[in-house]
Amino acid sequence: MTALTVSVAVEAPQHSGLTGALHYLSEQPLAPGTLLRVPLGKRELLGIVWHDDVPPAGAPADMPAAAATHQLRPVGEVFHALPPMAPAWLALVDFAASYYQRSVGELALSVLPPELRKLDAPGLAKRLARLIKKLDATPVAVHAEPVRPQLAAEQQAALGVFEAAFLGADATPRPPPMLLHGVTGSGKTEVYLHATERVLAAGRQALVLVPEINLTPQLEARFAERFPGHRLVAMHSGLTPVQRLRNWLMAHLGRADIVLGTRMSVFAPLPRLGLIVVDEEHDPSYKQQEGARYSARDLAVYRAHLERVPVILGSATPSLETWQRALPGPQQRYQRLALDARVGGGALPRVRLFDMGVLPRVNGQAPVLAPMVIDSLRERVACGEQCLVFLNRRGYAPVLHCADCGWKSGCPHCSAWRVFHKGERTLRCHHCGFTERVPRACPDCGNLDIAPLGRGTEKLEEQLAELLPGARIARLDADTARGKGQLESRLAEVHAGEVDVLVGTQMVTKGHDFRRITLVVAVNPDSALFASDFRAPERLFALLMQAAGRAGRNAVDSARSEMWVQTWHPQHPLYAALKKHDFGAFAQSQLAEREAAGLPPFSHLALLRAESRDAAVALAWLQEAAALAATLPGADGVTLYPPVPPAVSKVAGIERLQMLVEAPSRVRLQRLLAHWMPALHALRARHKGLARWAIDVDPLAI
DNA sequence: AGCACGCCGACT
DNA sequence: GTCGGCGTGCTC
Repeated sequence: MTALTVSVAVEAPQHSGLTGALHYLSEQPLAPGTLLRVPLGKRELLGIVWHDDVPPAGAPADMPAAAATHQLRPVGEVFHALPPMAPAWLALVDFAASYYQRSVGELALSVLPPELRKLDAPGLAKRLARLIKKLDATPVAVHAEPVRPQLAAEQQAALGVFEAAFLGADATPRPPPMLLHGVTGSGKTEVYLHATERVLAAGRQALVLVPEINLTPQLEARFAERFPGHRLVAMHSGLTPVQRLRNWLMAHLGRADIVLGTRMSVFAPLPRLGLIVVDEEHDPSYKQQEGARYSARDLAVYRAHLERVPVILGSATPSLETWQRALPGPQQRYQRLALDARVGGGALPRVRLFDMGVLPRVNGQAPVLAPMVIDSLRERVACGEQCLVFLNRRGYAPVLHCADCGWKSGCPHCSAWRVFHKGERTLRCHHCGFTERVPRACPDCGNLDIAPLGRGTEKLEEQLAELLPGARIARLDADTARGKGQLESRLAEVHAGEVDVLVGTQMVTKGHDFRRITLVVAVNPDSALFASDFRAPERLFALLMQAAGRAGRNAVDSARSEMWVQTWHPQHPLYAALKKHDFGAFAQSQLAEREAAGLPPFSHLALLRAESRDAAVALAWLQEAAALAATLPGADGVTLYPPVPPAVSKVAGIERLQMLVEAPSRVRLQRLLAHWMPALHALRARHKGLARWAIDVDPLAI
């Protein structure tokens, strides 16, 4: 009997030159999606059967001629106990790999639970049998009927649209993606819960994506409480490898009804998928920032399309890409569902701008907080209400400075300042982690009078303690929430009313439902207004809206709740829109600017990055890459900009450069990239000093 | 990426 | 005379 030829996706890195699936021989037919082990060089790797219909005679068409002269090697052990990955899953991975320009093997294997790599076939079979036995022995408990709050009219309307899409999902060609646009507290989660209820009742599975691990526990609790008769599993990098494998298996076997997780869970295998929810769809965390740089939100939309299931994108401040697709008109592709009122009739806090320009300066420096703002804080604290002070910069001061010789606390390995952490008595680089004790005197001239420049949360906390004697002040940022459980305990303190004023970075603005906060202060958030990154205003608006949403969630207090924004640019249109809580107006002005500048969503971008110890090497490589692109089919209409260093051009001693590629459409961009990538692999061999290179399709920041 | 093979310095 | 440094080359 002649052996069959199958192609197998294995974890061969991008730069190995082994793109696409590899070919092996099998004595038995293997369905696509089957997991197995295959030999590669001296190693044996985990792989997934990709195609089983490879022509048996002669070499497969996509195989390099050199390899074809060799005899193909037989596959190793096959994981028969595990059902093959579904065709829709393979199609999703295929699409993601080609869209984000990575090999299928690298992408496919990177989204499987890592623990799977360590098991052999009998080991996995044993684990599966144990899991199934345990699940059969412990039926999901059905407790008392959960409380289902009455839906408000807007929520009811949104759910009606969802139901029409869901119930018609099998009949109509494809339900359009839905944008659920609602301010904080408008009850988006309740809509997700009701939609999930419908899906579960129909015997299907629901996939719920959240931006960060921090936000999974509280949403998990709400889902678990609402659906006591169903199994829910979490998927995020905070789980132990064994938990991750277990939850993945439960999803794959159809034993979990709800999967809730971070961006990686967009690849969760779900045989009965019926709904995808992407909460806070605008959040930058949905874009993977290393390896295969995929956008889980965009892939969620693609997956929903592929599997003909509804997808709900929820946000108070949608990404402009999503917003534009939901605008009424001939180009409209998403259905917009609006929740304009806060549940229980609560109002959004009154936003007040304070013009920092009117304050007298002391020694050339403006005060931290305006007297009016300090008075507001004092008043709230005196009434036993809580305040939130938001400053998006951690540490004590962003840089230390010698007034005599001009020395600044630069990082020797990065083109960035080392941040002064007063409590730790250290200077720490937030890019490479390089940390030293704070010098007593200026390292250059010996002057003892070195002073911090600027201000971070640590200093703000200190200054607030002086300004508000007796007030209980707590700080929440990446430094204070570092240890295990520290974030939780700090949040618990706030909830228990043991904190009067909470100071923090954007960490405090996300999701946490603080019931007793009635005043939010944003301390000088202006820098984002003039940042070179074209998405900075969008992010700032989202952050401030989110911060505003922390106040007055308790309807009783909401009438008195307010937000102060201290700014040097009170006349800026962003703040005008914020004052009115008018995302639509903000989006409209931003979209007009993007259109005029030819930026997304009116163009499509990719970023070619190169890293080298020597910037000249990276530059030469990018310049040759650009010259190469110009000769390729698909280059017409695509603009390549000159290579430039990113905001932080050197990290840990490695120089970085990037080149922007701009195309009028996705198709045009993809066409060029498809021709360009193989040429770039070849080009790399001729540039020895090049440390790394990578392409980022749909980059978040440029 | 791994894991080879391959050619030049300090050690039992 | 070996052990071992990491340069460069290959893996269906």
